[in-house]
Amino acid sequence: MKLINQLSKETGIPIGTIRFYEKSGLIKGELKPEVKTNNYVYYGEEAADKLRFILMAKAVGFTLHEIKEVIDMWYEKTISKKAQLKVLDQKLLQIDEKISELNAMKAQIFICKTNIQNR
Amino acid sequence: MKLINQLSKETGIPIGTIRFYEKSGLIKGELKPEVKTNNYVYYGEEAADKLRFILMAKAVGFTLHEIKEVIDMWYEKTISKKAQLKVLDQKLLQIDEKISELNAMKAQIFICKTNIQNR
DNA sequence: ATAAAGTATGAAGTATACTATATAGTTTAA
DNA sequence: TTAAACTATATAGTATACTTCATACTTTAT
Repeated sequence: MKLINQLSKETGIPIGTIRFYEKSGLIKGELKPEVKTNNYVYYGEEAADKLRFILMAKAVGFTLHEIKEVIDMWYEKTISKKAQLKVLDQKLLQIDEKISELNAMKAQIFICKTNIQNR
Repeated sequence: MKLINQLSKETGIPIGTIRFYEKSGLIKGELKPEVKTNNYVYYGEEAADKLRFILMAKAVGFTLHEIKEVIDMWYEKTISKKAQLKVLDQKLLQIDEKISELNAMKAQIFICKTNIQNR
């Protein structure tokens, strides 16, 4: 269990952003009931994993809302198996679409490069 | 050559957004000098191609600024071949990074699915 | 013991990317 | 010919995702 500063250093995500993600319901830390002099929040590996996932997903254009949909499936036990798998399968489709679009972009850029070289 | 309404219908991008992209320097229409009763702007296939490229690039998380960098190489003749190819090669690297991240996300989601199924 | 560094909270500010509104002129179809 | 539809311009407003600031308390290092 680590404090926000360590979590920030570990993931490369600024403290302010981590707090913003926590307020947005993407990650969750916990108070240690035995600590009574302060209200410092502690984060486990789960939070670190989620932050790393957020970084990846954001880099490929998913919104925080879309990311939350997946993350909620991650550890959520109250939703039916079927519903959980459905959400995840939808995301897999979206990911494949994005991969297709990236490949289409590559093709376009190759064409553009060829045009430039033949000038 | 088409007016903004037709361009919008062809690409699925709202007129307001097209105007915003033009103001941002991503696309460019032209006035017809022979038309003197109005100042309607006409767009060619180049603008339509660029808009389709913008759609793809945005879907995979590129910012308008990053997209503009590529688009400027597209038809720009004032920049040296070498500089143009350098920018495009950088984008190709970024695209490959994004594909890697998408594959990593797929792997994570598969693990998550397996966990759910084994509950 | 005290200054520096870390933590929590709330509120305001910023950047990006639109989206809507108001105004005014132009074109087109009934 | 006139009302509906289209176009241009400028300005303001909105949503998302942070980022900064102010305040106050706690911990840590010297």
